[in-house]
Amino acid sequence: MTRDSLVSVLRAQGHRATRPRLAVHDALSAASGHLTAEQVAARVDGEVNLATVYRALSVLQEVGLVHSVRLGDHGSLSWELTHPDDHAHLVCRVCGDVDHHVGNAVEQLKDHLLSGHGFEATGVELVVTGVCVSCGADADGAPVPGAGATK
Amino acid sequence: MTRDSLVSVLRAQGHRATRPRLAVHDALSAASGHLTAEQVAARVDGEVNLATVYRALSVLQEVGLVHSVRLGDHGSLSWELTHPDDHAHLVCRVCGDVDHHVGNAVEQLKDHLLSGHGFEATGVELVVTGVCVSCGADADGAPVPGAGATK
DNA sequence: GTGGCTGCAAACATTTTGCATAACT
DNA sequence: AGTTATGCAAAATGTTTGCAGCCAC
Repeated sequence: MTRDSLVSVLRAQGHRATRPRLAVHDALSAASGHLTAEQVAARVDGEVNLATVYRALSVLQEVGLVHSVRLGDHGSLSWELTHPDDHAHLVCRVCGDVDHHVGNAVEQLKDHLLSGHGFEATGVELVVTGVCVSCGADADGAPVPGAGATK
Repeated sequence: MTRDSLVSVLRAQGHRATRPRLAVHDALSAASGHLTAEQVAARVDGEVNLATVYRALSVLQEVGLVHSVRLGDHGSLSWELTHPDDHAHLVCRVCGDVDHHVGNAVEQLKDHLLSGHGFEATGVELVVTGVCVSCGADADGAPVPGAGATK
């Protein structure tokens, strides 16, 4: 998304294109992954207040540019740019890495729920905890030394 | 689960079968659905301190009798008795009801991730937000009057 | 009897909010 | 210029923890 279209999207929905909002969007864009509000604040170091980060994320979510998801057990929300495709989050409990699994599994599920059960799914939040390929290869069951991601 | 086996499970793993723990388990059992820690505390009115409810839920989770899930946007965890089957949570954003969808969708997903991507899924948290059958029938898109579940 | 458990209150972490000032349009 | 958004600090929320006394074992 270009800077211009970002500005347009905000204005089109009655919001102003302010420095904090653009900076927050930039941070998420650069991260190409998930960030908590605090991590976002850290990446725009000193330039945006944490409370403003929350408000900016809220506005960006309102206009559909970002969305939040709860990953793992730490009490904070993670945020990411909204993707065109639904996707699952694969959280490795060994190394802590979060992978995006883009596939048709979510689509299939939505279809199944609608046709089979009349439930019209709009938002699907799918968080899978497990062991990723590299960690599963290293040690089967035993955590990798020095990669404490579990709490 | 009988009272006796509940006591056994706790003792078998080195925990005591105390009044608060049994009461918390009872509350979840009677609710046959999800309760937040605060709701659990309310249902054992005056008998168990909220902090103890948290500790009891923690112990019950440790021994595998209950587990937690984040439903919707309210910031608190919901707890339920552990089911033998994986299941999706269908949250209706009109009436706020939470339905359990037990199916093989989750199993299929786990298989797919393991065989196709080498990701060994252990925990799957699937929360689907949408419009349930009854609400979808009443009004297509327009919320049912007086049933404010969205925020 | 002893060690784990409870209740209370206080700490903690995350997110939200009130208000004066600054910045976008 | 007019209003919306920001920064700061303080409040609100949900959860965890320290400690003295209690209860299950």
